[in-house]
Amino acid sequence: MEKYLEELNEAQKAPVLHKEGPLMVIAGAGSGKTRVLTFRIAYLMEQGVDPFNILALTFTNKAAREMKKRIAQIVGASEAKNLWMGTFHSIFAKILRFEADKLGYPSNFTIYDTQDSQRLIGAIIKEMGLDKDIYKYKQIQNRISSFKNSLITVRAYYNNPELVEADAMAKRPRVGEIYEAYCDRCFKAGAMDFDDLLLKTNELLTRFPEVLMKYQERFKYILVDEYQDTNHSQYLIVKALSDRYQNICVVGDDAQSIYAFRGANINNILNFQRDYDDVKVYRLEQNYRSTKNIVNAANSVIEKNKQRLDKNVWTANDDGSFIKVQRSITDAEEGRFVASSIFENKMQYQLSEGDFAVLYRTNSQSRAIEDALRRKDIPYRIYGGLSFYQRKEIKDVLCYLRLVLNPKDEEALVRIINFPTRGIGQTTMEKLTVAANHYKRSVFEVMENLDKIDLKINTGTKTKLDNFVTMIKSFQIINKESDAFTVAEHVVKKTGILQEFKKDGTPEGIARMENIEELLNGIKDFIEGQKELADANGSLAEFLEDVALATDLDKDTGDDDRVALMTIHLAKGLEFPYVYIVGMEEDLFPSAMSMNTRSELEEERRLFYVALTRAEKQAYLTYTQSRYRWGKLIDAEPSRFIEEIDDKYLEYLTPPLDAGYRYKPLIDADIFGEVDKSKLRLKRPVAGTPPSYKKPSEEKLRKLRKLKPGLDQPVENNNLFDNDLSVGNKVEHSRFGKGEIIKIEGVGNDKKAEIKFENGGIKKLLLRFARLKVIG
DNA sequence: GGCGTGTTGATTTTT
DNA sequence: TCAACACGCC
Repeated sequence: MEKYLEELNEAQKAPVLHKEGPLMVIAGAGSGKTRVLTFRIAYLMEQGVDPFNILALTFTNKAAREMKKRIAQIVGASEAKNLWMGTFHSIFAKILRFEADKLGYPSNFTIYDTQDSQRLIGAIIKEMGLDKDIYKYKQIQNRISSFKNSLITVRAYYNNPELVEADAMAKRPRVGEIYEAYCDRCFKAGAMDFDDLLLKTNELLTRFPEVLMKYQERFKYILVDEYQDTNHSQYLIVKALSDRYQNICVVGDDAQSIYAFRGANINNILNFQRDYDDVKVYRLEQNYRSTKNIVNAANSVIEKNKQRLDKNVWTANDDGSFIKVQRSITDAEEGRFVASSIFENKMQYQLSEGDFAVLYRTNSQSRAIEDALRRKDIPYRIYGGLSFYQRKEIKDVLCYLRLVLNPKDEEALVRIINFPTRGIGQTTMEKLTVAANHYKRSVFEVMENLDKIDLKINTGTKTKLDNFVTMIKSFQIINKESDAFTVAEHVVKKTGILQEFKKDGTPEGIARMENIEELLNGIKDFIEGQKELADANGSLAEFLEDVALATDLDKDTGDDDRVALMTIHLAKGLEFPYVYIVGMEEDLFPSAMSMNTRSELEEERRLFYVALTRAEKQAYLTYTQSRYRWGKLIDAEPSRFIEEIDDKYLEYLTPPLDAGYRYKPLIDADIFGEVDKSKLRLKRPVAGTPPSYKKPSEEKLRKLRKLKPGLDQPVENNNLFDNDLSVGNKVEHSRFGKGEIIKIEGVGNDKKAEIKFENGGIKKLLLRFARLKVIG
């Protein structure tokens, strides 16, 4: 241990050696926060604290796994095994299963994902006969989620005139009823949603003092990572559990709080010193990750935020190179720039794909980047977005498995009762649901007792329902004596899911079959992994729990040498030598939805801070002049965040659009390969108001003019104006208005279109200059 | 009750 | 742009 401690600097060592009582570690980006946490846990164990008494809460399962591995290396695997380490959700799901009966839940309760919740809420809205344009199920789900995160139960909601009033004002007076129905239905289905895992834990700890006492005694030492991203519900859990021994250690960085939209409360960290007595505060301010340029640039941005703790992040690393700023005409071109830049850097500096990350604000941006990387044969991996487990066919199989474990699971039932089709349609389901609500039972229970109730269902349908029930029950028998893989294999065979996709014969159908195969293999791997654990046996229950709480980030593909594509949110806690932050445009980043209040904008700025500080050596910021959004080409302006960085840290690879000048080379590099420098030139103004932009400093401009050929030379093309137009397309011209293409001639730069405009005229236009907008 | 076509809405982030 | 859902026909 002693020699491990030598790996730490003085600032890091202090919190590791801190004895009893509350402590807070304010850790700047890249300052070795994970190390401190790891070493502190190891040190506690060295000092004789039983790992059984330690609870460590992390943000992702992956972080927990890695930390645990590291601790095992220090203190030995057998000791580390008994540590409780994981996300809030996974740890408390475990506890809730153990204590479920106290709350009236079965211990095998289902965990509803967001999709399940939304679907259920949508169904309730429909059943209540409400206008779906006013009661948007996603909005309602969001609202209910935020209630739960703030511990506002249905009763608390009704007791709070402000909330009730707010919904009435929003012309949605029946939100409370929906909330109530939703909770009822979840309870009846033996299901908890994500927020329930925390809410019900709070309920458990408040209503049952003896249970609280038990876990207070058990978790004598509590450590919370990423404390700035905890919500009120999590805050209360931590507060309750640590109340007895006060051995609470929270680690975080207020500058990296990026989950307020999800209920995270930055005040938890800002007020920690008020919440606990005699808090010792430690600061980690030395950044080991990034170059001076990156650290200072990031500081210069975050300084613009009003609400923050004092902290001075610095680094002893090299200056490094400037942050590079690149402008493109379209998102497709942005993608090409990123792809060729990655390729060039990789070749020039002998790097591998794993050294690069492309970060974006929204998942939908990944597509243009993907296309470009694929064209250049650069291996990449997309994180997040639609996860494997959310794919249609996978979720179908999972729903069968969920039903095996918990037949009351209504969402699972609704999803698969008629897939593959077995003649049980909507009408029948409506009858069953009405009966279930009436008898306050689950739909499955109604199905089991069809002969006892008269539902006016014809005998043919009854037989079908019977067969379904029998099938699920046969799966349950198998589940009693076998592991998850055997059950899943059986389900896939017996339900005919595979045949269903096989017979469709399309490439998608085949891909779906392969995905199901992959799922089965995944289950097999999972079981192997579980066998190594002390308290696991590879059961279906374990697998489903793992799936419900796993993130895309958690999945180990074993093949990590790929360019990483992910949202900035997902990138928190990670680091890469080369980072491309794409889509640096107003309304996209900062997002248009987050510019209403100062605090929302500050969160966006923190998000940008997180993005920038992921980079070790080099950061790129790219933005486009126009981008496809909702299938339409939208004009874009550079993000204010670019302006907020002190100019001395930036290098503009392309001149920003400036009063009157637009840089528009005439050569399309993709068609002609090499770019002929002599033909690149600045073009005269194009009509329209140029976006406002702060000029780069004189020094920067000089640098720009001296740009050497190669990667850093802007490679632009006119593809926006020269795209695949064909006869019949409807187009819009800025001066002539709308029209239809009636003829196309010429190639490349000489491509012309003859267009019949609505106002009567027929014009022949050179596409290169026409700036046509395709509208149909 | 099944199947096909048309319409609509989504894109802010996720445990 | 694409996917999910609703509606209408068989």
